[in-house]
Amino acid sequence: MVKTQRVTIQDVAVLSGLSICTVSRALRNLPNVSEKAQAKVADAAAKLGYKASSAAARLAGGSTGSIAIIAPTATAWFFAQAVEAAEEVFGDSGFDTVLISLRGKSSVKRKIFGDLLGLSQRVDGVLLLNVDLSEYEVALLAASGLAVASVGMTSVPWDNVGIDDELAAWQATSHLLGLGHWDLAVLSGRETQENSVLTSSDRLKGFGRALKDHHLTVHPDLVINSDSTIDGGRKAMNELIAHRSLPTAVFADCDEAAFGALMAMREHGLSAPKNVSVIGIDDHPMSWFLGLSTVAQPVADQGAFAANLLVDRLQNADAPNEPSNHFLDTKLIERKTTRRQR
Amino acid sequence: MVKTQRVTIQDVAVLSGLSICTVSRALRNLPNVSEKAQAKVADAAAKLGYKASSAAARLAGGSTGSIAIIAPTATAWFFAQAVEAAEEVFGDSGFDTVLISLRGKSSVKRKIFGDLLGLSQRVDGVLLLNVDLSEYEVALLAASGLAVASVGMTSVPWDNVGIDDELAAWQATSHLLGLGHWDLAVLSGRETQENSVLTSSDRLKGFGRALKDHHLTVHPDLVINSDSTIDGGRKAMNELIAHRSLPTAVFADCDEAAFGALMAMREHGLSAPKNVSVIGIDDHPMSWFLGLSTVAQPVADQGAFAANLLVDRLQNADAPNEPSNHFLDTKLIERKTTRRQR
DNA sequence: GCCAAAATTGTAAGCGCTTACACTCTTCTT
DNA sequence: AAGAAGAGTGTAAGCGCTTACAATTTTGGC
Repeated sequence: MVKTQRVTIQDVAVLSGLSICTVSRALRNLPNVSEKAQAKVADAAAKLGYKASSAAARLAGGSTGSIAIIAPTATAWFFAQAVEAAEEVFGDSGFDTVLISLRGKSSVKRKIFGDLLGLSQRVDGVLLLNVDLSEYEVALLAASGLAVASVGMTSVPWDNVGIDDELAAWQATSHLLGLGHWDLAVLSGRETQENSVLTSSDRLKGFGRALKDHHLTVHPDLVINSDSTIDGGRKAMNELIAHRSLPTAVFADCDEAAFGALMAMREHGLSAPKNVSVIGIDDHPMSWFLGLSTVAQPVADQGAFAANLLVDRLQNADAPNEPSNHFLDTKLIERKTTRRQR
Repeated sequence: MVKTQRVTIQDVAVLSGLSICTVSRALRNLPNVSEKAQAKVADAAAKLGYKASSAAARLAGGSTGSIAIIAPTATAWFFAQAVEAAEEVFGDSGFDTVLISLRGKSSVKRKIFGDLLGLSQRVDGVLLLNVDLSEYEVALLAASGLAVASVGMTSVPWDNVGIDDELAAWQATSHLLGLGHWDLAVLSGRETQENSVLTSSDRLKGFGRALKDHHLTVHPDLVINSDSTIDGGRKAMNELIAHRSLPTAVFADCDEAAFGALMAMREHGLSAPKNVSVIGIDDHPMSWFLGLSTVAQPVADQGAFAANLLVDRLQNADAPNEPSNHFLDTKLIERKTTRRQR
């Protein structure tokens, strides 16, 4: 039974014996529709398998039924998890998910913000995953009329879900310090204009705070860009090994960077924790296997939570409560790549 | 400069001194538009920063400017890579990417095919990544009027890009056999109705063919479901260790399953290649690190290639050449988890 | 140069939906 | 029991675009 003709609101109106207008209202659960009419419409719509044309709805001023997810990349473990979790929530709520990966290119971000009006034509809301926004961009988005929610962003005028990145980094670093390490390097996600994963700066702060707690200071030479990727971590560690004095411990601000660091060490005949202690953040599925000490964070939960907040806003546009900010717990997991420094 | 009013085709028409109709045609590069008009329109559109409303275009019978990517999951390494590569191609060509992850749920697939008409309302084309389709579903899609392309699917009536899965599996298995192993198990992606990654069956075939080449046969007890995930591979290997006689070598049909297998072995105090040789398919970034022997395949290339084919179809709808099927090369990479069996 | 054919441009009718506004019934007031 | 207020419903005007089809201009052959 392949349907070939579109069922329009007109068909539903005829079948239910009501006007198009009433059908439209009934379908969207607007007030001023009698229960009888409501029932008739629901019945007719079901019989015909009616589904509103999002294009027409949008054009007439309704909603698009789509939500955009904007992420710095879709391939990194964290983002792939969060995207899928959010996509599930959106799909279950009847929204299409439009994926926009910045792919580390500021040009893509510029394009999006240059055409925010266009975007707002195509989606009802935006879920931002760790996107580093300028104040101007935040203002633009807030004024766009789009519903917005985010993961891992701070001081934004919309709902946000995340972990306490500074705390997580502090936990990881404190673990190292508690083990007697005082000569530390940090592999930090890139902070350039081109591609900054937002959490990096908070994690760097947490690192700094932990050092300060132990009356140590951050040595700029020992803050290396890792790009938050395996390859970046590897390069960063190689650099550390080749050009600088080796610290006794390394804090990578995500597990993938830590993996890269471990790779680089292996390439140079070094290993953790023998030569250098290594800790990450994430608790990636491979971390257990590699014995990587890390600070675990719930990832899918963050994506799903934020997605739900966004959907709620969209569905209850009438209840404009304050933007909320939720922190999920992180937990230090000691494994085998960190040990006491004599 | 925050624009607040939408620029419509009307504005462009006025500025260029032409009719809406001519502007529409010029903008879409249709024939029968003089060069002068073309230039005037392009100029006016650029000045105004005009961008067509996809909703209006769609409603009027034009295109939506979106393409759906349908994948069994968005989190597995292969899919995350392919999705991002395709998303880049789509984005650069001016298309939005609608992500649909089946999440291993046949219910999601059913929902999509139950409302294919709805989907075709919202997107111009569909990129399928290793989705296991019934003949009926293939026919439905082919008749939907949507442009379709795929990665890793065989005998479909649309453009496809993939590797020779049977060959890749044959390469991996032959490597094991060549090393003197004859007691082999295979960790195969799930084949259930619920969630089958399509390539698994071809890979299983390749496994079988390699055995046959050596006058061996596949023992059903040694074909274990791995779900093509780390965790699935781990469970599969655990099962193998606990309940069955240990083979001398294991072929996992993707690297992530192989990782899981290695984990399970470690949990039982076993290691590769000492107790069991292990080989995968993919060449995941972690494989080098773990010394995993594998058959490498280009992943982003497949996604980008198929995406380009789809975009070409969409942009040159007039040139309806035959569906093409492209195979990209795979290559055996010997590392440390496989060794000669005495 | 003249006229048909070809090339270019314009007119107008929708696409399927939302929404301001008008209209018809019910309910309450007093 | 008459009129005001409100609930429920319908009318019709778009939203911004595409696309027959009609109107106009250009081209080219003789």
